[in-house]
Amino acid sequence: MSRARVLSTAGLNSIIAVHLRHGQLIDAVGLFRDNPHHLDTKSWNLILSGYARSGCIECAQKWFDEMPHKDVVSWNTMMACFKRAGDSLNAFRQFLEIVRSGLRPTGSTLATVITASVPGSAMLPQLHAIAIRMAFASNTFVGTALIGGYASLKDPTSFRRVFDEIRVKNLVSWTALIIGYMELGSVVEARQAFKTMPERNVVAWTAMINGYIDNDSLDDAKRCFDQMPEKNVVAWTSMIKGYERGGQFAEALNLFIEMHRCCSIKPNQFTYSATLSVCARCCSFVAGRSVHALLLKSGLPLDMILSSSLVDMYGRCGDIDSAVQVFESMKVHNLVSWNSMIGCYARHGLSKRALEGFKRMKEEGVQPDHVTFICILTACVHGGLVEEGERYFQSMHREFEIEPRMEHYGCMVDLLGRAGQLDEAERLIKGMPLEPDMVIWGALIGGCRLHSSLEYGLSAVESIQRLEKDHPAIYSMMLRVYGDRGNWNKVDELKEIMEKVGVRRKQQGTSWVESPLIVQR
DNA sequence: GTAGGGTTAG
Repeated sequence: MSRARVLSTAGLNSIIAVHLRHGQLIDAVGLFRDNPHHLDTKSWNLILSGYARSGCIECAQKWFDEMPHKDVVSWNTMMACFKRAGDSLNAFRQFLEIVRSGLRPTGSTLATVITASVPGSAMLPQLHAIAIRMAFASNTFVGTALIGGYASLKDPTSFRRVFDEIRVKNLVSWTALIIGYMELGSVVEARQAFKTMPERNVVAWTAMINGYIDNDSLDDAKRCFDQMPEKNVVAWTSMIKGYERGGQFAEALNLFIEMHRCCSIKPNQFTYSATLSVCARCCSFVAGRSVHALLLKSGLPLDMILSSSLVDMYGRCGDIDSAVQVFESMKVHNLVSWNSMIGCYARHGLSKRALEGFKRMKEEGVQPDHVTFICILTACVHGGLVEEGERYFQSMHREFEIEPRMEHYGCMVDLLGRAGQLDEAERLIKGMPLEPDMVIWGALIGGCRLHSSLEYGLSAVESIQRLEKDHPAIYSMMLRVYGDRGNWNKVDELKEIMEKVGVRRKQQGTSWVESPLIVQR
């Protein structure tokens, strides 16, 4: 109906914009196609921004290429599209094209290219120089982008100067300053900025909460959270994540319940995945299942991340069947959901199923990453699959171009050590391109202990002592090795040393049974 | 176009 009516270009554009605001990209494109004679560059740009926001770079690129006339906004939008996709190289190329084509960059051109450049990039001072030359240094957007850039370069002096030079500072600039200070651990300066800023919104408050959390000041974060004049779902989710990070799982779950009770703010996908992760971390099946039930009742669509969180939660809580059920109900699997599923099998010693999973994953065209291989190698360790483990380990580099990290070597040493192939294990360690850490030597000592091998154990102990003196684990391990050999002189000698340096015989452990995991109230 | 929140290993 309204589509058939002849519209002015301005009218058409505003209707397209309304469609886009409501996420109705198809309708917007339809309107565009139906009115070929009433379009201008702005109409083209609107649709381009629609494609860019939809996250489909290919669609945006195709549209961009078809445009009969591109202005600087078109280029900016395309550049922002690359930035969103994390493709900083193409974003930067886009910027160069703008400069080369003789178009005059705008403030947003510079702001976008600055935020698109890789954090900590050496390009920043040059981009800053361009901004100054083009008289954009006092531009609000450019200045705010520069603050984040200098924060990633760990240069507080520069971002403070950039901030001071912004002519019209808004909430966003102040918040960027706070985040910059917090990222560098300058909590005092961040707090000062927060106090000084002329007005504060939820975002600024949340930036403070997240900053405190990142700087391990959970109490300050909670105080901030309680003081907030109005909380939104982001603030709640941040605080839940904060408690999770601090290992305060019961507090995290209680906060989720409290949020649920306070009916004005509904948890969203972010909140649910964060809370499920809390349940997974503390292996609380009861809580996890309840959160799953609430999630289903909420009517939120199960997206990739939520499903993966569920798989992981059930997997860690020991309900393998439910993990499989969620996993198999997913229409598509991605890297993380596969890792969660394979990790679940590996943790429960279902090595064969883990390896079958790996095969299926490849058949589905999902490329494994280093996490996948940690799961796979762990599965081999639990199943005592030495040869398979070695084969997968070799394939990492050969087939998948993934360089083994410390954790992978740790798995391999563990695998070989348990199998009694201590010479192999030691050879692997000696040939590592990385400096072996405590975990690696600990894994070797574990194998030595299992097979009562003194010679490899001793060389491991020497190496550990070079790394870190008086680690309690070495002493207790070596005590056992010497004890097994009946070398009581050495046992006494070691005990004496332990006494002298004041090493506790065992590191303090914590009990799951006694921890307050059950959600109160 | 500039600021805040989600999943996987150890």
